[in-house]
Amino acid sequence: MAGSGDILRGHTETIILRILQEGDSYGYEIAKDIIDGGEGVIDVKDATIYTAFRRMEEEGLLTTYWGDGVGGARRRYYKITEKGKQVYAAKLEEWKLVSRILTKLIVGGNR
Amino acid sequence: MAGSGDILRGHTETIILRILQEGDSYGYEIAKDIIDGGEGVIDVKDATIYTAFRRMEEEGLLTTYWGDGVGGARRRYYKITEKGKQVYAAKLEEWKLVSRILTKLIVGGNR
DNA sequence: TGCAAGTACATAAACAAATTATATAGCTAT
DNA sequence: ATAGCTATATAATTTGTTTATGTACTTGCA
Repeated sequence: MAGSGDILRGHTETIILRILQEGDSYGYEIAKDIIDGGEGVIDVKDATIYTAFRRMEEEGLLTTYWGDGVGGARRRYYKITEKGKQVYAAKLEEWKLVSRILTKLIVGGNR
Repeated sequence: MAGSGDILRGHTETIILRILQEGDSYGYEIAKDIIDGGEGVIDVKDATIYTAFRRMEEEGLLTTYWGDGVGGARRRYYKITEKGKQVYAAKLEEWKLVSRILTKLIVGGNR
């Protein structure tokens, strides 16, 4: 997909947190999950995921550990923290509110 | 509101086009319309509106003319073009699609 | 008369999150 | 061997926003 950058922007962290809340995962898999769920409309680059991981680790939203690299390339797994769960809950509520307001502003009421 | 930048990002042009589709308007008024509709959640800075106008004029989405500056500060009005109307229609459809997919990705189906 | 507050436009510089480009490296199938 | 998939990583670039700053006119009040 051609540059869906602004579509995802701001939501990447929220989506990563949602996925990690369902179980530990790693970069490559998370990227695929998002692309699969994106129905051909949303695309994420690896670099987006990995730079988001760095940010989120610094913010204390997740911790990381290396998987046992038997049979295949090494994988770095990520685990959501308590703070990460709280941030996710807050961002979920924010999305519900914001998507309603944006719909109103984009669709318009009158005429 | 503290930095709602990423909330609006990518949608500013669409919202401006929606407002102009309902009638010619000018920067200050459009900013107020968005803030009023934003229910305290969304904030836009003047600079955002004016830089968007420049972009959109270059892209041929709108044309501009000076209002008669009688009694008050001069106003530069903007008028949506045919191309602008087409772009709005496309962005509206995109929003309907994208908001549904984002909701799915953020809320999560399982568990 | 002076001054604050509101209206109105404009642009340069800084910022932040995404993309592009590039690099490394192991496994599998042809 | 070599193409393709898996898997991680980072520097540089792009883009739309905010911050900061400036101009200028009008209204109301003290």
